[in-house]
Parts: sequence; structure tokens; C-alpha cells
Amino acid sequence: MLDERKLAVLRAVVEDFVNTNEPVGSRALADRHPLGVSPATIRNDMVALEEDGYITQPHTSAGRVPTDKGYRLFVDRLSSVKPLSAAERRAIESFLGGAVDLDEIVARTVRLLAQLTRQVAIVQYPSLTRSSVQHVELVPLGGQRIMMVVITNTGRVEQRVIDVLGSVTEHVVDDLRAMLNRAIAGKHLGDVPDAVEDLPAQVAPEDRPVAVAVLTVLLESLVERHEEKIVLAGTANLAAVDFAASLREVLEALEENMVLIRLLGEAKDPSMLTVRIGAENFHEGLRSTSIVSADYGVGNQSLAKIGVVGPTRMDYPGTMGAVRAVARYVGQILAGQ
Amino acid sequence: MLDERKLAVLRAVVEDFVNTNEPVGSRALADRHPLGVSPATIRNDMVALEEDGYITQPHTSAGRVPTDKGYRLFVDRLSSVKPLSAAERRAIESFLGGAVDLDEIVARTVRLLAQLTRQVAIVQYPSLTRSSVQHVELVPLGGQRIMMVVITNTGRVEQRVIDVLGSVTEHVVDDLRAMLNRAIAGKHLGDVPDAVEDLPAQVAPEDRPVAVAVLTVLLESLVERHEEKIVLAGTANLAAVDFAASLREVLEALEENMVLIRLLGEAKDPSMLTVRIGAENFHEGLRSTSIVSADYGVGNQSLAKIGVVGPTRMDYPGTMGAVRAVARYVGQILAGQ
DNA sequence: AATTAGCACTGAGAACCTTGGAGTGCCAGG
DNA sequence: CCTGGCACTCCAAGGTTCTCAGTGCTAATT
Repeated sequence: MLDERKLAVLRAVVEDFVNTNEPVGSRALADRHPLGVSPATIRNDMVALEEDGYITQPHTSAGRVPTDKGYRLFVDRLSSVKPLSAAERRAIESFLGGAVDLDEIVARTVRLLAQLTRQVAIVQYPSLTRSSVQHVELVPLGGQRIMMVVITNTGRVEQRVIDVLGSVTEHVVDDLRAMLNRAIAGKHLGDVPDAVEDLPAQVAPEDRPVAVAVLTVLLESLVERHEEKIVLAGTANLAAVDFAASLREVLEALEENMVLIRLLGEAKDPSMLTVRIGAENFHEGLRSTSIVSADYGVGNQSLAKIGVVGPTRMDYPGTMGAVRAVARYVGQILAGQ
Repeated sequence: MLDERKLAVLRAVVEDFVNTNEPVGSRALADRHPLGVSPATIRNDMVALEEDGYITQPHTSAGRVPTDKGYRLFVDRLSSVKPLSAAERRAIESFLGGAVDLDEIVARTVRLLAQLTRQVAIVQYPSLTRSSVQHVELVPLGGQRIMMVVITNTGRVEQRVIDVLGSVTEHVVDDLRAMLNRAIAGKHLGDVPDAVEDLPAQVAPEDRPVAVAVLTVLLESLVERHEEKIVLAGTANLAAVDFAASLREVLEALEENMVLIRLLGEAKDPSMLTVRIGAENFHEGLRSTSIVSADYGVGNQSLAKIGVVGPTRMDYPGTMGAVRAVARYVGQILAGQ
């Protein structure tokens, strides 16, 4: 059905259209690509490609434009991930190297990715539920309040202020802290609820209300949807593209964190690339965009996702290369933290 | 020079232009506003207003449009801050009330403000340098590393990982923690450098390297530009406006944190409103935007800024009302934290 | 059977013109 | 000082024409 040459024609159509953003005709194709055949032959191939739904004409007597299906074939079979240049690698390293804490790592990563791809970059904070407790700190604030700080092995810090009925003695807090750390330090967050279940029974009855209050807040803070935390950069790059759907819709979708989370999709192995093209994204406003995403993490453990959103007519090989490279570097940096 | 009626005409021009986004003519003005004079009279007034630079014509035989100077006069003398409706107040309260930590307060505030004004909202994190130390926590991470967590009275949490040469005993960390808290708890961050100056002298010589390492990182983390931290929301609202300058330029400016910080300007009293109109903003890309900003804080102490960026033809009274109200609520919530 | 040259046909978009109408400035009269 | 009237201006919308890139088809060629 699709012989070698037709595939070459499709690849050429995609590449030219990505470059020029104009429907590409048979003559231009024959000029710019060494296909070794005349425009007429290319036209015949194009008819076949169009019948199979890989390309389409905006109107009669215009050139061809790839469809979502065409891009899909291109990504799956006609292109390969383009490695970054040495200069780009150095830039990543020096740019991410200087970060001092998790917030800064994430902030720099997202800006870097936006700059490399000249598109909108998305970075998700390392998942809480998949990381483990490094340390729990309890600080009496005076009066009837305690501040709790949970530190995870991925560098994330969660803090809460706890209101307790009755006064709090330094002593009780010390005991509670020691007991808590003994129970859950090193544990996966998912295992924390089980691990603390019988703690209240171990404290003196008069201190039990305080212990319960602390545990309640602790569990609460772990249950909440912490995958929500997401950072964007490079929205200005959208202005350069002319979207079929209005720019407004795209921007709106990008501001909805829940949409972004679904967009990035389920966790996989670190640095596995996922590409969603056009209508493959369920969201209305993102019909004319594609998403290239990857997991990052330490070792085989995926912690979260990073990704890039751009027009369907994007430079897939280059974008995929940038996303993969950045995901790997972030993983390394988190591991070294 | 500018009698009562001319001012009324200017006010009417601004209001109509904000509503319709079309140059307003003398007839339309006479119809929609009870000025009590004929279009011809209004025309004469308009000529005067134009000579003084308050309004301008896009071209001959078009209506008038306010200039930056016209908006300035409108804001200063012809309008008053519009209080929010009861429903809006309730919405603010319930929306901000549910926040559990500082990150969430800020995130919700910025989204709320964007929604209320239908423009781009900016919220700056509470300044570190103007707050004081609530507590310093040191956690041995095992090996040669210590995690430091600084908690401020505004709910901000700064964390750093410290590499120390040589091993760290639990005991040393406990001592150091106690000593540090004795020295700086309750102190303004600005006073911390002085307060810790002679601490190294107080520790045993063999522990001095650790103490120095910790203090170095502590001071570093306080010196850094923490005013930088800024959050945006509502960029989708920009798409609805057609900017004279390209949308891209505006988006780019908004992504530059340093630009935003300068934009929000110097600190003042809490809930003092500042309005910068068009070219009053020094930044190139923001020539056709206005910024309404206010300080928020607890008591008389300003902690940071919030603001709104929109087209110069914005609803100033409404925007000012929303910004002021939100600034006050945030202050209250921080005070209650 | 596959490829190519030739050719008539199509439709978008640029260039041009026409026209309607909102809005102006000015003047003379109230 | 205000107002009605009037000639004038110029944008924007609609219509027409023209160009041209690109097509599909057919017949000739390899």
C-alpha cells in the first residue's frame, strides 16, 4: 500500500510544512528533496496518501498539509529523536547546576525547556506519594499551635500549622517527634497511614488529643492531590503561532492544572517519550496542539512528568530530543541532591 | 481651563470607550450621557480636550479616544474606587479561607484576582527580608549532610541542604540548633547577620567547621533576592484584548520576573493603590498596558505586592476595587495564620 | 506497468474601485 | 455661549477583476 517512496514523500511534506507553515505543492517538493522523480509522479503519490488520510488539502488547488494521522506516522516510523548539540548539553548542565533547592530546580528546568524548544514547557513537581519520608519536624509555635514540616527524599517540603486544644508542652512535642520519626522515617508516603495507625495508643492518655490532632493533619496533607503542583513557562512562544482554535482557548487550557495533569498522562519508565498529536488530546481547546512528554525520576522510579506543548506542526525530532535530555538531567540532579 | 462640563465629557469618553472599545463620537455621547447639551457643544469641548492632550483622534472623521494623560486625569480626579458587591466579598472569603499553607494562599489569591478582574493577576510572595525568624530547624541527613529549614512568621519556609566536610553527630546538630534558635528566633531577617556573627566562637573548636558551613548557607539564603518569587494567573484574558503592541511582547514581559518586580514598584503602606498607565511603565512591551497594584501585609507592615495588568482601556474603578479588597483579605489571612 | 510532459481547470487572495455613513469643523442664527 | 445646518473627510465594507500556484487528467514515453 505505502511503498518506500510514498513514505519519503510524506516525510518531505511534514518537514517542509513544519519549516514553512504553508501547504506544500508537488513542484516545491521535487525541488527541495532528492526524490528522483518528477512532480507528476509525486502528485500521484499524494493522491494515494490523501486517500489514506495522511495528508489533506485546505482547498482545491492548494498544496497538501499533513493530518494528525500523518504526523502520527511520521513520529512513529519516519523520524528519530534528534540528539542535542554539545553546546545545548553544556547549556543544560550549567543552567541546572546552579539550583539550590527544589523550587529552583523546577523553575529553572521549565524555563530551560521553554527556551530550548521555543514552545510552552510544563514541569510537574516530584510526586509526593511516590517518594518517602526523610524526616518529620514538629515545632511548638507557642500558644496552642504546632508547626509540622515533612521533608521527603526528593527534596520536597510540606508544612502545616496545627491547632491543638489545650496547651502544648515542649516535652510532649519532643516525644511525639521522636515517636513519629521512628515510625515513618524512610517509609513510602503511601505506607504512612498504616504505620501511624497504632501510635495514639502508645502515648499517655492526657497527651492523646495532641497526638491525634497532629496525625490527622499529617494524613490529610498526604492524601491531598499533590500531583497538582505544576509550573509553566514560555507562553509567549504561543503568540508566534497562529492557532486554528483561538489562542485564548489554548491559554485557558494551559491554566487549568487538572487538564495539564491529564495531558501528561500516566506514569511510565523514566525518559520514555510520549507524543500526543492534535485530537489525540481529549481536551477541546488543544485540538490543534501536540504534547511531547517524558517521565523523570531517579533510577527506574518515575517521580513526575515534564512536557512541551506546541502546535501540531512542530519539529518533533528536535522537541523530543530536548524533552528527553532535560528529563534525564533533572533525574540526575535529583539523585545527586 | 477645564470647566466642570469638559471634565464630565472626558469622563464620559473614558467610560464609553472602555465599554465599547470604539472611538466615541459626539452624538453617541449626547445620547448615552445626560450632559444636557447638544452634540455640537460637545464637539467644541472635545476640541479643547484634544488641544490639552487628554483625548485624540485615530484619524480625521473618527470619534475620540482617551490618551494616557486622559486616563491619568480620569483615575486621579474623575473616578472613585468601586467597592465590591456583597457576593464578590463572600466569594473572596470562601475562596481564600480554605487555603492550608502559604503556597496555597498565594496560588488561590492570584487566581481569584484574575477571575475577579478578568485580567492578568500578579502576586508576589511575602518578602523574606521584612519578616522575622520563627524557628530554625537542622536535620542530619546521614553522611555529611544537614538539611536546614528556616520558618518565618509569614509562613514562608526556606530549605537548604548543607554539605559539611567530616561527619556530623546528632549531638553537634542539637547543640547548634539550640544555639541558633536562641540567637535569632524572633529577629528580623535583616538583623540575622549581626546576631550570628560571634556564634562560631562559642562552639568547640572541633565543631567549628560544621558551624561555619551552616551559617554560611544560612546567610546566603537570606541575602539572595527572594523578592523574585512571583506568581501569575489569567494570561488567557490577554487573548481577548487586541494590543497595539504585539501580544507576544506583553507575554514576554510578563514572564520576566525582574520586569514584574520593578513594575510593582516600591513598597508603601498596605492597601495603598498605585496605578501606572501606558507609557508610565518603563518597559517597552508594556506601553499599551496599565498596572494597578497594592501592598499587602499585616498591620502597617507591607510584606509584598499584588497587582493586575490589563490594557490601558481597562475598568479602573472596578479593578482598583478588586485589587484593594483582595490585598486586604490576604493581609487578614496572613495575620490570622 | 510505471513515469512523465502537457494542458485545461480551480479557487484563494491580492489589487482595485465604489459606496455608505459616522463623524468632524465651521458658520450663522438664536 | 449654545445649537442646527452643512460641506467635507476618510475608514470600512462590499464587489469585481486578475493572477497564479497547484491540481487532476490524458496521452505519450520508457
